[in-house]
Amino acid sequence: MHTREISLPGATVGGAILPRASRVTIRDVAFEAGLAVSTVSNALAGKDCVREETRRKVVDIAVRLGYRPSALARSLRSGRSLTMGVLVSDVSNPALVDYVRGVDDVAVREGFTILLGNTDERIEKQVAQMKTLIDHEVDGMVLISQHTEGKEVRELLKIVPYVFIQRRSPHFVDDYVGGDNAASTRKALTYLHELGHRRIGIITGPTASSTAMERLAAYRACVDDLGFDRDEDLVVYGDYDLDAGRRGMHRLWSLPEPPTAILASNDICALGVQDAALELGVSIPDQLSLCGCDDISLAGLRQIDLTTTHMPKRRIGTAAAELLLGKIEQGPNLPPQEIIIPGDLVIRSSCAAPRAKRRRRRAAAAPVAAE
Amino acid sequence: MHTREISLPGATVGGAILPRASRVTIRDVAFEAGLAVSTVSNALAGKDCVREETRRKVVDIAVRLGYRPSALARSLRSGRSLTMGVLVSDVSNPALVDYVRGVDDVAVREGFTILLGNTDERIEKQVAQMKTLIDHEVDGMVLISQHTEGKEVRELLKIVPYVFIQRRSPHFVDDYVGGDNAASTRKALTYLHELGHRRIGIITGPTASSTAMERLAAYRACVDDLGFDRDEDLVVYGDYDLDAGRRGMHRLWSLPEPPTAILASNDICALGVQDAALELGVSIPDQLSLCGCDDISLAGLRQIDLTTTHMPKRRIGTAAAELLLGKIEQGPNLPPQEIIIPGDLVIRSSCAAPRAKRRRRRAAAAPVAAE
DNA sequence: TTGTATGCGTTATCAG
DNA sequence: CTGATAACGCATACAA
Repeated sequence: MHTREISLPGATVGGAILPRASRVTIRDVAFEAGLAVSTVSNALAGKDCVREETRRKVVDIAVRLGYRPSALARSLRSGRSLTMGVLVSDVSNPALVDYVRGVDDVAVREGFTILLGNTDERIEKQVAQMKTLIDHEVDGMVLISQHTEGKEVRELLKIVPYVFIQRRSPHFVDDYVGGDNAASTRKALTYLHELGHRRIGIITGPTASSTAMERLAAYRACVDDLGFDRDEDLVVYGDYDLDAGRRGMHRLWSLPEPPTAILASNDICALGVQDAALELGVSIPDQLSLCGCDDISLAGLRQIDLTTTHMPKRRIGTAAAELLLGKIEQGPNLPPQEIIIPGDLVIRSSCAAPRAKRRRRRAAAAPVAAE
Repeated sequence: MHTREISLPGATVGGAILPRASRVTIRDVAFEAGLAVSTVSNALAGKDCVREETRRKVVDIAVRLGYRPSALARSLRSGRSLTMGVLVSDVSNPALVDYVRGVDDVAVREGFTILLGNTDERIEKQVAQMKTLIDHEVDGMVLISQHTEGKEVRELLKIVPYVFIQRRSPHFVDDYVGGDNAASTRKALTYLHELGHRRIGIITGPTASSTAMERLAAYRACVDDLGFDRDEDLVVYGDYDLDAGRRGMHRLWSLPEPPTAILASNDICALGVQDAALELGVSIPDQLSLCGCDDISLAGLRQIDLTTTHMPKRRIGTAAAELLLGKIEQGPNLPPQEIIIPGDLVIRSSCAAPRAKRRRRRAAAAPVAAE
């Protein structure tokens, strides 16, 4: 049990394989086969310049010795590491993990390995991680909700192919995959409009998030198009977490004239709103309608039952990884590509027609019956 | 914009730095400094065999050229990759991500990079991923809720240091970090006992999970010690997901004599129980008490408010990573170590005294007031 | 204090 | 078809 032979380096005894102190290399295989290293390499690579018989013998010995080629040496030699970096602000954030999963799906499918890094939304950490990834010679990187600006970041991006997810630069056009923030926001707001809402609050994600800002812009456009109350107090600049939801709810509900519906930055934020609503004794959807974004698996639970926009994050992740692989394959000459994945409104029970029109300025359109 | 010089290999013009087609190597630095490669290497490594003046010049040129040592080459040469593998059944599983985060915490602190892999609870995938990690010469690996048995798995474990999290082998003693499953289960059951419950159902995690089985064993012990109903129908073999909770609840509630309380495999499972309870019109905690395990951040929300056992997963992750680093440092001669991290019962509102003693066999102890 | 030579494990080139 | 050799980028032992 727990034996680890401290055998003489390179020693092989009879038929038994005593693993060397370190690993079995191609040289060991060559020696055992009585062939040259290069022949073994060619045989294992399936080159047709080696006789079938020899190849079989080599393969045989290789598996018998438990030979595994060193990815390090191979990468060093070939210039490709079959490795991709994935940067995420926090792996433990449930709103982000599905992207990682999607990326991983195609990574394993294509024989790539993932180097993972957390950046905690801090640009210095991101820069440090990017450097680390580059040091490890990743063939490319997927940047999930990362900073897109900053001199150092842009400089590092020149070194290696990359794809952004969920956050894109206002100044640079990069390879990017994301949800259709404008369209899905409009869908949600149209739905609320049909229910009869005219005064809608929004809790945004961080201002650094292009996705959040695109949703906000869509909200503002809808204020015009659909005739919602225009009131800057209805816009709360928040985040993607529970606390943003809680604070946003408190803030919006303390308004002289509170909204009848709230659009949360994402589902987690919406859960925070629900929580605060319970705290304040506000009934959802009777007194307040609530709409999230993401459609995390928990949103469908009866105790939550959140109307939300379904964002196929895993698919966004796979699309990004595939885009990246194309980039790696084709070289940097391809023009940057932006892929927008549509999302659908999932209607559950957190939205209803506004109950009583308390001191409203203008009359609402005919409200649809709730639920 | 988007320029990538296709300059002549190695060409440098004046003071400006035209990056070569590939990367800046130590040779470029040496050339620029008019020194030997080894001197540059020593200077950058901070060896005291190089004059301070020379060192400064070297460093200066290195940063000016944007030189970054190749981790690949360095690893190949030094035999240490400053890399650790992390295997997890599914990164997108909220019950698991905190471990990853904890591991990452110490990884970055110690200058390590994480290679991540999903195994989907399937042993072939795990074996494949372990091989990949070994190919990449990780210095060690953290196996989160992975298979501990199997000839191939055990064979691969001999090659590289490793630490298991949340699942350990019944046959082998490995390095392991996990929660105190027995103690925390007993705490929860004692609490339910004090509330007056005598008939308690349990939905277990997968039988392959040692953590799940340890909790089940503790449950069985408590049945004896605390005098709960002994009834195998009260044990539902399930999983760690929503659906296990839903199915478990349906199963338990359809019993001729349903339990008055349920112990779920984890919080996610408990959410599934809540969901099914709402579906069945069963009120928690009035008709049924519910206890989870993990204390995920969502458990504290008012709309969920789940009594559960707090498991400090992130800390378990850091402990595991630290254990692994020690293993890497000290070599394989240290005896395997098992670290058990205590967890505390977090009392919220999902448990209460059983309401009415419907056709019970024996009288319960004096019930404590609910909430 | 600095330079030269060698090897880590591969693969590619070219000669046999 | 097979084999010797050089390189990938770095670090070390040793020579100068």
